[in-house]
Amino acid sequence: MSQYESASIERRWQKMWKDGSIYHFDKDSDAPIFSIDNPPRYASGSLHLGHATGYSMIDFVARYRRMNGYNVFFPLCFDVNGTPVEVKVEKKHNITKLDLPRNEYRKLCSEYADSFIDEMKHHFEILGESMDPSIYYQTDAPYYRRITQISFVKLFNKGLVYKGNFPVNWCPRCMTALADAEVEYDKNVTKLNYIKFMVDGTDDHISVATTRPELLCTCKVVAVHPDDKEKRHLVGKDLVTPLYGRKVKVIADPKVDPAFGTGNVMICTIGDKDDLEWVMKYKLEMEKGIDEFGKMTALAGKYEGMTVKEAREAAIADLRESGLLVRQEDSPQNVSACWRCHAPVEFLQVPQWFLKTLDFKKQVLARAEEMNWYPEFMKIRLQDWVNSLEWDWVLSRQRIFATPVPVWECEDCGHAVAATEEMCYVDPTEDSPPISKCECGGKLIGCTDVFDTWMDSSGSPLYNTFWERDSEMFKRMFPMSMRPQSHDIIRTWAFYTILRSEQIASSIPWKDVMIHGFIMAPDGTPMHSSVGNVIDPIPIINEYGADALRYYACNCSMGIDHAFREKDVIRGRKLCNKLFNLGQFAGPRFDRRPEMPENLRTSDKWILSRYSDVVTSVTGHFESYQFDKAMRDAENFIWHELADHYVEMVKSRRDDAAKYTLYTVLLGSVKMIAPFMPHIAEDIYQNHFAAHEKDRSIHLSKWPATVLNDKKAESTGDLLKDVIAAVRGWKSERKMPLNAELNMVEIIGDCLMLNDARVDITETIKAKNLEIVETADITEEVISLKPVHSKLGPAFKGLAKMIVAEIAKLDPAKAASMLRNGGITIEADGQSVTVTEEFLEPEKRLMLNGKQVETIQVGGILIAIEP
RNA sequence: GGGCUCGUGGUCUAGGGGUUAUGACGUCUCCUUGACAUGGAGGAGGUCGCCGGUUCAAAUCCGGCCGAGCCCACCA
Repeated sequence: MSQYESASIERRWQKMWKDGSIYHFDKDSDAPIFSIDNPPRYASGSLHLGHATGYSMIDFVARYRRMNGYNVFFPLCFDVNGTPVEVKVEKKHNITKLDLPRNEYRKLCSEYADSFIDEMKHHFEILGESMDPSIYYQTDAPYYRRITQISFVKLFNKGLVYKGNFPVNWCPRCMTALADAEVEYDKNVTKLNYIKFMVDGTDDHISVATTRPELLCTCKVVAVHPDDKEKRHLVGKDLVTPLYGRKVKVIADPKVDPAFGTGNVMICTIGDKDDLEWVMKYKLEMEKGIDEFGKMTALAGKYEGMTVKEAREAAIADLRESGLLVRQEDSPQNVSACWRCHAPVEFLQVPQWFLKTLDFKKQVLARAEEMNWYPEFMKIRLQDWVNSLEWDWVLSRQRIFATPVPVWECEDCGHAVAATEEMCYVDPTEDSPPISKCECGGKLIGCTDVFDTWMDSSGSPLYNTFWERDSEMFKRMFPMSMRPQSHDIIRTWAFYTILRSEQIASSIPWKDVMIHGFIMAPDGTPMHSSVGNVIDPIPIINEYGADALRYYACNCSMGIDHAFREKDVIRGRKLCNKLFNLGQFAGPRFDRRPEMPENLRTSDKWILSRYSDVVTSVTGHFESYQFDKAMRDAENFIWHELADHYVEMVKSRRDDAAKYTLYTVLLGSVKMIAPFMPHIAEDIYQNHFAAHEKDRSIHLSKWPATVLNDKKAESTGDLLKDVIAAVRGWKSERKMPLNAELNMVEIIGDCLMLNDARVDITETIKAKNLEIVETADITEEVISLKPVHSKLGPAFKGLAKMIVAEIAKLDPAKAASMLRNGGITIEADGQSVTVTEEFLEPEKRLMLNGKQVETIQVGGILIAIEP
């Protein structure tokens, strides 16, 4: 077998890893812990390319750390909370949250989500993920929700939680409040309606442009710009609202854009966030024109009970009929929409639980400075977000399938009583409060609100480090080693986690943050199922293997988005095949674990020293999460130094030095690849090394160390490689087979160090006779002198250009002889300068007995060949 | 509108003041050699987005412009 068959081989080792619990996190181990705050995969079923690459990148870290002696904490985990599941369940069963008792509704959601878990576990398995099932968690489980609730109770008792009656983003379809971070903007074109407002007591009118005439019922004031000369006289006067006939004042406010619409703004309580700013500024009384169902309230008069959209259409029709609608024009707008169900979001005043956030801006920014961000520039995203925050965090949602807010409220006085920590996990809609009645004697009613899912998610470092479960472990593990995530949720997951770690533990949650980008469609645009350009990774894995897909993943540098490139996957498969065949070649030569012998040849020292350099650079790149660079260095070495050159040199050797070198370099190389391509690495290890090594899996073996640092051998080796490559190239040019024998090869020049490698040369290029000499009975003819700019520039500065021009005018042969006799003196810019040998590099042609021979020039040396 | 990232052969990409600009995929020529033809040796193919500036020297640093993507804000 000379081809690597990914499908059967990958399955084989996946089974071995699973059966052998290779990736077990050992709580009792004294080894240093490396903990990964793995993103729990959302329970939605289908695996997309972004998952496949993102989780592969995290796996690279886990495997690398494991091989470096860490007790790696890398949990298998799933996120099973929140409204996306609810939305799907409601669609599937054609219900809303009001149609079923809470318990039954919850059960449907839970069953729906759980139905995906096995499939998702399988996905991780076929990707070769090294997550540990022994530290499995699911965010909807009571053991996880308990942590969310305890952390809430602590914050509640610290006075950081309050119930507020502020306007919040409200999704009428989900019937719940939303955080700013949950609101999306969809592009849309709407009608901008120009409506007449009569000036009270006169026949004058002004027109107001609005996209939302249905909100006229809560119109409180009309604002104009203070510099607007035409309207200034109206400030302070009353206008009459159309349809409702209410009197509203005209005010002047600099935030009004005189160029938009009519330059007059009607301010309603409450339409959007801009309205809210004015409402706060002018202390306007809040009125609720739209209710939680997205329907108009009694305030809307004849439109009561209509949906917002119906009311808008009806209001426009009425305005038109009564001649108050001046005109309409198209207006592009961004409609705020619920990120889960895409229904338009309203801005409503509904009592909600808030967590104090604005007071912690400084602390969060300071904590961000304490952590290492990879890449560094992603920290700016967090800073921008924190600096732009204007509201505290709305913690509560009026949903069902999520962690309940562990609070009871007094029916009479509204006093809130939180659960005790010991009670958690608790469901106030079913369980009794910690005290039988309120201090005022009133009855305590269980809160039906649940938490924003980010409240659960942002507690993952607390859950992972055994907070409130095992204080010893928490002490050892908190803060965690690293958080991997994508850049889109910096403002949510990263931000909330940092915030809560500060509030709960006065600490950073993790030391490192690794931010990866998105995988885009091959044309660089985002993948969307609505566009139909989503790429399914499963067929790719089936065709090329998981290692090939992982190879693609490691070529995606951190922080930036990447268009999918199938050719990288193809390259990955080829690399698997190359590695597999290196094993096939070398494996049979190994009979034991060899010790380093005394008599290493130059070529051995060369590859060992180069290998050591690569170990150092690859290790450095792993430490800074630069997988693309790590892979490039490792791959380039393995393919183009080890395979193309060293293996060619040792093909005919069976000595201990060759065995030792090949064994050491190949094993170490495979280890460097192991975090990226775990299957092929394990396959080579098991087939060719396991018999001589003690580790039961390459993934439990030690990361390679440097062996030798011999710069002299490296430069000799590079020359050797160049000489051999040159001769092979020469053969290729003459269409000769690479193993064609040559009568005589003469290497001439500063190359006596190649004497160490005579055998390597003759064996590799198949030369019957080899001469290595410093000079030969040949004449050299200098055909040109090349300026060495890197030396000329610093030495002669501004004159360098003229010097180069002057030298180019000289006859090369004569100039070369002048150079040998002390230098060339040139008049440049009125000055006389002398250019010596170091500044010019002669290019020579060789003549043997006055006749040009077949020569190849390699750097400063020449190779003469007699076929 | 703001922030971030990026414009390098046909496509994708590395590099990031100093000889001839890296590699992959594609393409063309040649080579079955005892690990691999999913291989090897070579070739063709580039004004490093545009315009200025700094410098002896700019693909690289600085400024401006043009273009792309992501994130954020958002107009009644």
